Amino acid sequence: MLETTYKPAEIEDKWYQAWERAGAFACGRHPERAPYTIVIPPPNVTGSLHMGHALNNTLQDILVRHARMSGHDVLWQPGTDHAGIATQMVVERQLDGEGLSRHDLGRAAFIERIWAWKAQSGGAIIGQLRRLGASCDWSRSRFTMDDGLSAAVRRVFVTLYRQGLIYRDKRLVNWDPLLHTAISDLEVEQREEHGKLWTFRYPLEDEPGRFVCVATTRPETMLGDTAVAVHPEDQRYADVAGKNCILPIMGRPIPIVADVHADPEKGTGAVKITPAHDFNDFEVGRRHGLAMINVLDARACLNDEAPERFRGLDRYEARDAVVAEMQALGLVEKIEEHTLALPYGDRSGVVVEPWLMDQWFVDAKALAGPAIAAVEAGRTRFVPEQWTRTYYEWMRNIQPWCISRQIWWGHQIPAWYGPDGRIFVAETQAEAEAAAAEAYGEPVALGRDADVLDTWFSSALWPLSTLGWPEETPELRRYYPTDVLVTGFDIIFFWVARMMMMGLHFMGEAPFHTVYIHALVRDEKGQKMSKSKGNVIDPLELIDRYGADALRFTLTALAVQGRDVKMSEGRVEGYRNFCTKLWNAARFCQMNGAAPVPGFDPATATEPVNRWLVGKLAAATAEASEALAAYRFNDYANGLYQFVWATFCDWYLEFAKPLLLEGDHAVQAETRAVAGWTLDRILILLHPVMPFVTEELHAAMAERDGGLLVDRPWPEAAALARDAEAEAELDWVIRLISTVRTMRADANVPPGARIPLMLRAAGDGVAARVAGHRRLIESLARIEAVELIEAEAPKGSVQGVCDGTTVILPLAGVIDVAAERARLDKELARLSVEIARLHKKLENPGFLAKAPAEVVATERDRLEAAALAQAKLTEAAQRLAEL
RNA sequence: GGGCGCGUAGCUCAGCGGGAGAGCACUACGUUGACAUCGUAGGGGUCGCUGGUUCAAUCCCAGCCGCGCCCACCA
Repeated sequence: MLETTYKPAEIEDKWYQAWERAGAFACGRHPERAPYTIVIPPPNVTGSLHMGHALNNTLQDILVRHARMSGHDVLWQPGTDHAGIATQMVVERQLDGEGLSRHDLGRAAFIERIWAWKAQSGGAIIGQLRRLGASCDWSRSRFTMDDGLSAAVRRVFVTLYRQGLIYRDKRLVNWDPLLHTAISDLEVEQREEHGKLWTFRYPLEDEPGRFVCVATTRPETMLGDTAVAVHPEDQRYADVAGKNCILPIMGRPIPIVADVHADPEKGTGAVKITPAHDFNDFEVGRRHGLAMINVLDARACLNDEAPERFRGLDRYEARDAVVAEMQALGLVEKIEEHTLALPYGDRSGVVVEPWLMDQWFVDAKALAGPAIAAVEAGRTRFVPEQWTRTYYEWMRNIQPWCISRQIWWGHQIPAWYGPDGRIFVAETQAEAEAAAAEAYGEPVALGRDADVLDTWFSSALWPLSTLGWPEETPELRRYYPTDVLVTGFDIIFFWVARMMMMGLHFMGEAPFHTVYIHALVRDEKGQKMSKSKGNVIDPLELIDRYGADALRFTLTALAVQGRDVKMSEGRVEGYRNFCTKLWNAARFCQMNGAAPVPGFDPATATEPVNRWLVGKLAAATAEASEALAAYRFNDYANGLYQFVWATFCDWYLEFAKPLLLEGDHAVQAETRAVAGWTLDRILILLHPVMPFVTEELHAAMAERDGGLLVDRPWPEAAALARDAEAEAELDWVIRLISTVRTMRADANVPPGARIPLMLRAAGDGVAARVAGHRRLIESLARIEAVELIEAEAPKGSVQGVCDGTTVILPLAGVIDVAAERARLDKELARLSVEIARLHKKLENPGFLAKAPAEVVATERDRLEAAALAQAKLTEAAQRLAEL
């Protein structure tokens, strides 16, 4: 027998182990079935489960569990990401605690240390995903730095290099002066800040008394200025364009060039040009063949290009020093307050520097073409659809992707340099050496490129590399392309776009047909969760407190397309209560011997209550299936919530009580069978979102041959016959009972008191319904006896209306006349507003002429019903006045 | 500057051309043989504002106000 209260902690681990023992998550168990594949967004190996993971993996788990039940051979491919910079930082912090730096260890020992760290404490998140219930095929788990996946990375690099789609170039890159590495545009985030705008005077070479004024937010970069630009049509500067001015402090002449980049509306109209430290200036520099003078070192301190007195100052000290010197020279025109956005490294949190250097780039523009076309042609579809536009916007304006990083942890670039700097790109050192020997005519010593690749470079290959590419594995043939990618919008550019590019380029097919983009999980006030704000809700704590099922259900019920998920503990508690409700419904079934009967066909049920329930279940099943097919996770969860709590528990089980207690044997047996069968269906339908509690109840419901719920087939709603008459009948019984309950409550009848009920002016249909469901009405509305009457209601009755039938509670003597008067007045007022509205509508010729006939008919019926109710209640009010 | 989204009950949010909904919170009553992590009933909303389209607008269109996010730029 089940316990009174559901205790998630006692069942979850047990069932997860049972599933794994049964191999329930393994792909390939049913080779005859159609494949269904999802690749997990690989969590960082350093990570621990946060709310975003919980949401992301709950949704994936719902899809794959549903797909398995729906008869697919499912592969949910798991794994972890080596997360270059993040992981390196974790281990460097450890070393720091020992008073060491990675340079003290040297590269090889440092990398060995990271592997040791990974073996010991990396991948804790995998265990946490299990606690959440994620049904990945763990036997296929991969890591982005596994041998096979690393080989895939080298193959892609070499291939793209030979195709001219990867190249080495000297360009301005975003340099992180704290981490000492280049980062891509996407890893830079803009933050608004208050700063100053300085306007400097640069004297003309020919006329030292005359100046060109330039404004800047970064005075220290002036030491690297190699020109001043003015707009070619700017009359103010027409006579100086082409001349030189003298760069103060440095004392060198620099040209005043005419370039459309100079905006006459901004600043002074003349702009200083620092090609080595500004992206726009770099372009101007290229157009005019200007010198590019790098004045900063890797720490963003002034280097030897600066005059001796400035050397070694960091950029902010240098700024003060330059301004001070300019002021001393009398060359500061003005200083203004200014708001500007500064580029910060998303990992280091320091301002990044545009820095001129040699790096490796991917020609993203070339790869983007097919990736755009695949979406345009509908071969890959975004859900919700609005993300398509975001994807296009970025893809159509894509910039070269800087893929080299000056860190140690990651895939080292497979490029070697000869003594004269010639590049040999190859998958192995031996191949590179062979190529070099041929090129030089003799064996030479090669030095390998020290850089590693951007972590997203290997992530981009994830749907291919986890399936064995570049080998022609059976898994690759069977499971590629995958079906759905489930991810957050924050990595559309980082990851989704790049997987599209790589998948199309190397497989000729997009890696997924659907990309489901879910929202961010925020706190209950809508704030982004962050450690610094202290508003982080830990999903593991919620699992401890309320169970994984409750957390999963909460996230699912809140996962509305296109809207952020606002998480609050109260919601989780509420859905834990839902688990308890389900638990107790199962307990009730168990106590009454209501278990699924093998071979039972609900179509054979004859009792209308049972036929009514089967119809409602058919509707709920269809809704659940449709919602999942359309990725409307919230509708899936909320629809079942309503069905279980309202339809099954509040009404059906209450109906079942009198049937089970007093019905004849056939009705009792049928009701037990239908209740058991419906509960069984409910467990199946809820299993994808609440796998643990449903599996536990499934096992408790009957002696089973060890069969697990996880393997049960998903039901077809269409297979269930619906009985319109039974549904109409019971829906009416429910309305009648509700009407009586409301009247009782308004009349302050004690909840336990059994009172008589009279129904007046009921047609034959009502008489038949009462005859058929007398016990249900008496039981649920606490009625002593139902009587059909023709005569007027007894004096002192409480009266109401249900579907045109007068509902009478004869309470002579105990009735509170004033309260009843108030109740009737209120109801009459509501009816008269309704009637007026309907009259107005039905008197409108335009409505009668143009509205669909069925809408007109509905409105007429409504008016008729309201008018009838008004008449009956008016009469009731008159009878009351006679008292 | 470009793009996306959001303003519906006290709170969090569904709905999106024809009767304003849910959960939580709130009020009253209740130990009815599954469940007080519960039951029954109830109160609470000019669906941001202004126009337009329509027989009909919370829903479609336009404008405005407020809020959020993304991209680009910022001398």
